[in-house]
Amino acid sequence: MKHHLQTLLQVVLEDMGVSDVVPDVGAIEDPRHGDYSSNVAMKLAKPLKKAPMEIALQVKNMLDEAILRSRHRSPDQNIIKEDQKYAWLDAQKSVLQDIDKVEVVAPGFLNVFLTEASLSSRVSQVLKDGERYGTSHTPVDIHVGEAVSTAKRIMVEFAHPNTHKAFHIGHLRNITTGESIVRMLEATGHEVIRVNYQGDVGMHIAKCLWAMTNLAECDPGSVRGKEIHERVEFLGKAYAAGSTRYEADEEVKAATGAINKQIYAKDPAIYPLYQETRAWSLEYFEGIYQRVNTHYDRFYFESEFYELGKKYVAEGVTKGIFEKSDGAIIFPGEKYGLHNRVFVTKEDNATYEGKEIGLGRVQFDEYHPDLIVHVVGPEQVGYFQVLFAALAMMFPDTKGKEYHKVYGWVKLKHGKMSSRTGQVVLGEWLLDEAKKSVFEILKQSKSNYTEEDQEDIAEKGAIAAVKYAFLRVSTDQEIAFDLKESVSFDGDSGPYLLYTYARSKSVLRKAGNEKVHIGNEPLNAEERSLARFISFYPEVVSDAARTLSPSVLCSYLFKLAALFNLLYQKHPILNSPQRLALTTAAAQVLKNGLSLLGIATVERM
RNA sequence: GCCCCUAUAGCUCAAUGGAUAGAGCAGAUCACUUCUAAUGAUCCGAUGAAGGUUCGAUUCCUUCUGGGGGUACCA
Repeated sequence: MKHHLQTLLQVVLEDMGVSDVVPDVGAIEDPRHGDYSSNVAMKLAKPLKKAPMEIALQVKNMLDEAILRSRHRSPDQNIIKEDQKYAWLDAQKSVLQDIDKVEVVAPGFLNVFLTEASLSSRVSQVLKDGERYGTSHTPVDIHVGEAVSTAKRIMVEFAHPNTHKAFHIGHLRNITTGESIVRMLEATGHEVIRVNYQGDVGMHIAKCLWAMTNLAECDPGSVRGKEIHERVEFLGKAYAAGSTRYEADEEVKAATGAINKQIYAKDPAIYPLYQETRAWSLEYFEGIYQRVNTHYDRFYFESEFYELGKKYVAEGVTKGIFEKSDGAIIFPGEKYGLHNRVFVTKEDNATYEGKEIGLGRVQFDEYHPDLIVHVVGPEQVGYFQVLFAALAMMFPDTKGKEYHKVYGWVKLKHGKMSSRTGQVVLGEWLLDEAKKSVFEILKQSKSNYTEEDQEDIAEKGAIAAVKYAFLRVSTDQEIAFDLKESVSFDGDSGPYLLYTYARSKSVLRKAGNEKVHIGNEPLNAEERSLARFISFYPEVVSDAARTLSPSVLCSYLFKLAALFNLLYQKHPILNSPQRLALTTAAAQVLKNGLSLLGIATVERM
């Protein structure tokens, strides 16, 4: 609808002698200001040297006239052909018929009110399209920072936990965000490749292995054969212990460096232990991916790109892209307004950035993406600027196709989280706490649930609570984590949306074979509000995908649920074909939208 | 030192340069013999400071203050 109105306004403006203007048109929250609004008159005030109100009124008059003509046209009354002025009217007929009225409001807003018939037909469309409602086949353009990408095939790289380290709530936010972005892109006509780049080599792992081989309390033999989560918790502790000693003791530092070398060299003295413990981490991660309903097309590992990275960087030196400096090989970012970074150390180890030169090449060779979105924290903004610049010089085909999507840290409300010191909130711990809370609520409920139902509701409710708590905040915003709030079940929360969905399904079950239909009957205020909001959904999905912003979708779904709950509160739904149709449509949109957030619904709760 | 991000109600968060700055939580009050009260309704309450650009600024620019991050051999 938005697009149609845009075109219509464009045509009208051209008729007024204004071309090359794409008018802004937006869906309006407050129904008193209409369903769609444009500020084009105010934008044009200066170039046209006219008062905004005057322009707006002129546009309104033309639209009114056109609407009138589009209504009263009959076959024998060939007004349109006679009147050159309205030659464009035929093409715009269907939009014009959807418009009830146009209002002009100071200081120059053009507010468009849609007819109830058009809203009703959109609700019917939801019933017809079902799960497909809101999806599209032609890819929307993606905002990548200041630029706009027309990419069709997009690689989304997310999660990237490191082996031998704790999987904390920050990783959970990363996965949740990445998963939702993937789903939104798929829904808007993109081909998506899901990848996960995991750090399985480097100093952090050497620290962990140093602890396991040097500290009695970090003896891996003590956890062999135990549950996977216990083994992984053990690794986290060993890493923290190794890290602390590393910083305090020069000898430990040297020994850890030596272990690092041994791992890269696959030295049999340490390699079997490395492989064994690496496998623990990976097994554990796989369990989490399944639990939060994520999967990947390709897992990349840092260990794959150690040699390759070094090779490309060495080539880069001969091309003059990289330089030797103090024994290391650096990319001289300072020449390009960035900062210098070491790609290969003087010990001849590829650093994170060195390896990623190899990764970049392989990613483009394997999948030929038009765009790679790296979902990574804000501390790496400068790092990626340098990396992308180096990549673009090494491999010009990657230029403009790399994007760092910043996701904000999850900080503790009290204190700072750090896997180095071992002060972390584990991802699974959070999910389990949330699940316990749901069980508590189920216990107090009057309804009788089978044990299977309870398990299903608790698990899905927990995932919904945690995921929604992360997604409702703008992706790049930091989150001050508080357990109580993140597993909240009231108000603007995942369970609220799940509850609303379950409630609507409950009504629909009770309705049984009752007639579900929306036609030309007048809509009351609550019905109209809900109908118009349902009709906004496809545009919201498109906007959320365009800006890679799940939070946009969250706000929408919350508002939609609130509108449905209000309707539910004020008017009986059973026995009203119209309200049953609205309920069916609202439920469908909730389900579709939650699915794009990576949240599964339950039929009862 | 230099660079980047950030500051909205008691707390946690919204707001493509637009209309009376929206929610949730917390607090006060009200509504379940009625389709699920994990709900709904009402009240209370906010743009860090000072300038500037604009018809219009939470949004853009400048300075200041507070918080976070980065800044060569970690990832």
